[in-house]
Amino acid sequence: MGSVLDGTKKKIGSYTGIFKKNVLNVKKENEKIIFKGICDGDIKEICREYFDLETDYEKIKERLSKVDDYLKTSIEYGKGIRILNQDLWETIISFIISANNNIPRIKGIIERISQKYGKKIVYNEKEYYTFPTIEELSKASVQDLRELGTGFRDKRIYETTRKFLEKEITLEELEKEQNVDTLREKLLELSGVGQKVADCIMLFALKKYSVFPIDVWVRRVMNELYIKEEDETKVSKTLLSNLAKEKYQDLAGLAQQYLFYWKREAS
DNA sequence: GTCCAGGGAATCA
DNA sequence: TGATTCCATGGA
Repeated sequence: MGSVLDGTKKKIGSYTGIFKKNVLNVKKENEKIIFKGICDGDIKEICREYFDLETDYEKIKERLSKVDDYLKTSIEYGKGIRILNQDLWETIISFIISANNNIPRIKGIIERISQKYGKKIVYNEKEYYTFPTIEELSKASVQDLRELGTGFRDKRIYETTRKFLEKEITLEELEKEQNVDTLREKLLELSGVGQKVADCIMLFALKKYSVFPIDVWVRRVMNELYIKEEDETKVSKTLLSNLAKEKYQDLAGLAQQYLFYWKREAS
């Protein structure tokens, strides 16, 4: 979830993951990135879309570096960050699961859901499972979801899946909607989707780089850098949101990722 | 045993 | 609107 590194910071020799019906392997060899895998379509196009290869990150980094020295430092620290263009449906469910949860558990839940309701794909003698479609996931009852370890989020996943199944809302209409505020309103109708989750969905699956998801980490780093309040939990979302808009403008989401990664990985 | 994790929904002022 | 409280679960 979120972003991917170029492998210069950490020694990730090779990484294999699944995206929609594709199993992709990424490897760095002598300053070149090699993409391999089983694809449902043209691998070039699929990678171009998924890894956001059309976006000029050098230009973005140049602009954001001029904001202040904090951004400059965080960008140097996470210079290989790219915002993956993730599957909308999977992103919606994944971030509903993320509520008051930790990353290892979130991963485990998504893996179990995929194993039980997705389709198996074998690549290099290893098994991978696609994230279930709306129809596939609709086979799961609230109790089934609870048994996979989703906890109190079981009902939220169930209700949101139902809503898409009954076409009270569609993925297409969300993908089509360009206005960020209208889009947010529509997402907020979904059970388990609040401000933060809605913003994450827009940033990670709908390329809305202007939104600024406010989580505990970003609140922490923003307070530390710009506000310096004793108790960071008392800093209001509106204040943070306005500050981000003022400083980062249409690139607030990108800035959020650099700051988030910097604050979480460093120190 | 206690605390916490990339929050949301319900309830109450 | 804004502030509290509860919500499952598992690892530290």
